[in-house]
Amino acid sequence: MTNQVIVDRVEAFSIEQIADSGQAFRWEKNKENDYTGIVNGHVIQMIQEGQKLTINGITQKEYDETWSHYFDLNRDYVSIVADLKGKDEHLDSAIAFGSGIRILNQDIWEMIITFIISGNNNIPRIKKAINDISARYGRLICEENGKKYYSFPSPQELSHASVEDLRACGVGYRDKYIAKTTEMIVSGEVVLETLPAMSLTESKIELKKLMGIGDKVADCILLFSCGKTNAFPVDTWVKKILKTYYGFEKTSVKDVNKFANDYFGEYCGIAQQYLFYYIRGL
DNA sequence: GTCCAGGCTCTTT
DNA sequence: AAAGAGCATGGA
Repeated sequence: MTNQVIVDRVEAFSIEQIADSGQAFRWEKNKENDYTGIVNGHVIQMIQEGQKLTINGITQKEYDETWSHYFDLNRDYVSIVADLKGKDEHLDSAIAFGSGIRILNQDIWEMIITFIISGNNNIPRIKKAINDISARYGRLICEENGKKYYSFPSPQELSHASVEDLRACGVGYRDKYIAKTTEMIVSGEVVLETLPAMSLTESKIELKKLMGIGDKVADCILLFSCGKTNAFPVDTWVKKILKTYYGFEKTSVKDVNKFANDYFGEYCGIAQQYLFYYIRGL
C-alpha cells in the first residue's frame, strides 16, 4: 500500500473499541492496535499507537474529504463526554470503560441491510452473513496475502440475489426482508439520500416503511450512518441496562425515548453506545 | 435438550 | 393499543 495518512494528537479514539462496539462489522484485527477495514469500496489499515493513527490505503485528500468524517474525528468528544459525565455512576463507569468509542458515519444502505440482519441475531453471525453477501454480490477490491476483499454490494448489485440466494448467505428468515427492502430502494419507493436532512422522527417513519425495519433497527441506522446522535436504539442489552440501573420495569419505545432525551440529552445515542459497550464487556 | 442473540411481522385480543 | 406466536441459525 502506497497511500498513507498520519493523524496525530487524537483524543478519545480507540480503533480496538470501535471495531468491537457492535456498530461496524467489517473491521478485523490483525494484531494489537492494528486493524483492517472494508469500507465504502476501500480496504484500509488502521494502526494506532496512542494518540497517533497511521492509516494505510487512503490519500491525505481522501482523508480530509471523506475519512475524517467516517471516523467522526471532526466531532469534539471531549466536550460531549464532559456533558454526559456526572449524571450517574453507571454512565460514568461506562464512559471510562469505553472512552475510545466513536460513532462512525457509515454508508446508509449498508447499515440498512446490516441491521436488518442483526435482529434476534448475534454479532459473529451478523459478521459472517455480511461477509458472505459481499463475497457473492460485491466487487473484488483487492487480494492480499491470499485473502480476497469484497466491497459491500450496491442496491443494484444485491437486487440480483433471489430470496433463496440470500438464505444461502446465512441470513435465515430475514431473506425476504432483505429482498423486499432492496427492491423498494432500487425502485425509488424510499429515497435514502433524503434521510440525513430529516428530523429523527421523520426519518424513522420513512425507514420503517422498509421491510424488516422497526424502531430499534431504524435507530441504529440513523445513529451509525446519519449522525443522528439523538437516536437511542433499544435492544436486549439496553433493556437490561434500563431495568438494572434506571428502574424500568417495562421498556416501551415511547417511555424509553422520552427518558433518554430528557435524561441523557441530545447525545443520548452516544451515551447508549457507551452503555451498550460497557454491559457487554462485563 | 434449552436458552439466547444489537427484533420484526403477522395475528389475535 | 397491546400482547403473543413464529421465525433461521449456531454457540453456550
